Amino acid sequence: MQILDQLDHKILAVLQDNNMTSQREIGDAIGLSAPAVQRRITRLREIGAIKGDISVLNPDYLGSQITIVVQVEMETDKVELIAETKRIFKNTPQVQQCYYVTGENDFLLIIVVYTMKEYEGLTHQLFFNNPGVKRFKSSICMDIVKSGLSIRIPS
Amino acid sequence: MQILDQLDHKILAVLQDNNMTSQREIGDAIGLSAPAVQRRITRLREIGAIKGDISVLNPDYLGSQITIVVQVEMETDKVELIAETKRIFKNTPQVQQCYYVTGENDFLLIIVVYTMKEYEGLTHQLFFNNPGVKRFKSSICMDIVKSGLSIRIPS
DNA sequence: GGCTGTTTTGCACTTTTATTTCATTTCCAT
DNA sequence: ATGGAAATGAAATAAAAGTGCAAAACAGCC
Repeated sequence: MQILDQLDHKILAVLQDNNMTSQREIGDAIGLSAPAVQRRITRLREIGAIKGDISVLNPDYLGSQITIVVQVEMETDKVELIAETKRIFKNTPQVQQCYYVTGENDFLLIIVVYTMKEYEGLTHQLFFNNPGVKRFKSSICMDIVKSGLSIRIPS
Repeated sequence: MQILDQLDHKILAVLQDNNMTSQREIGDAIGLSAPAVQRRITRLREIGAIKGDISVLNPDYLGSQITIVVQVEMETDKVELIAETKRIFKNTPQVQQCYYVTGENDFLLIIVVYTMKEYEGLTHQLFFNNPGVKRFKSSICMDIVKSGLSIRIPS
């Protein structure tokens, strides 16, 4: 894992906000030529500093979804069990995000479904069918106040 | 808010996975010409079905951060208080995500900081300084098992 | 059923952006 | 200072996005 310099950081800061910004525009902003910016971006992708490039959709246009925050407590902390559970959560499309955390609860999931029936099915698939799951607690999201993946970039 | 057809859905499904996909490639995949795809994408942006276009960064390249899941319980549910609290959470860069939820806790926050000292400062700024906050519970994230904003698109 | 206005499309073309090439510069390490 | 590696900018090429326009598809209406 290589070290990134200030220019890389500035480029990343721009791209994590808007990756349609042209190389020329970025270059003007940070004092580099467009090709220099392009080579740095290529490198940032190659080394994996940029994991991907996506459009962020407005869920309102895709029918009404229900966002649910789920806290999952496991019976034990056996490595193999945790690893398998992670694998299952990761491969479930409705699971938008999954955090393995300290404290009473072991997992925190952000789940997005279209109907409560769909969610009920999911709970069987993800929790009731997993003997390692001791209990889970669901909270319905009334408002997604803030949503994103941006991280503050040290300058 | 207009209705989207199957072709729009397919375009959105591609873009939320990789928005660098060329219009020609999308067109080939769904049976449209590149210009037709371009016009649809333009429209999807205009109406706000596409909220933005971003690069997803790998945090590992930006120094070691700490991801913390925070559950916040409020004293009361006064509209004005909740609204102001939402505003504060939304405008704090370290707050990556904020959900207003049902149940015992009112807010769920995903917070990303670089040091525990930074987090301690944040807790004062966000919680101790807010008389509406009754209590908050922090869980340290040991593993970001899955992270993203994708939603399943009905086909 | 056929007509008409509207919308969407594909093709050809223009413009913009990304990418490559290459000579020059910068930056270290010696 | 000096040689070598890495990064840069200018110029040229390649690729993609965006535009104009005529044709096709479609919906509503007589």
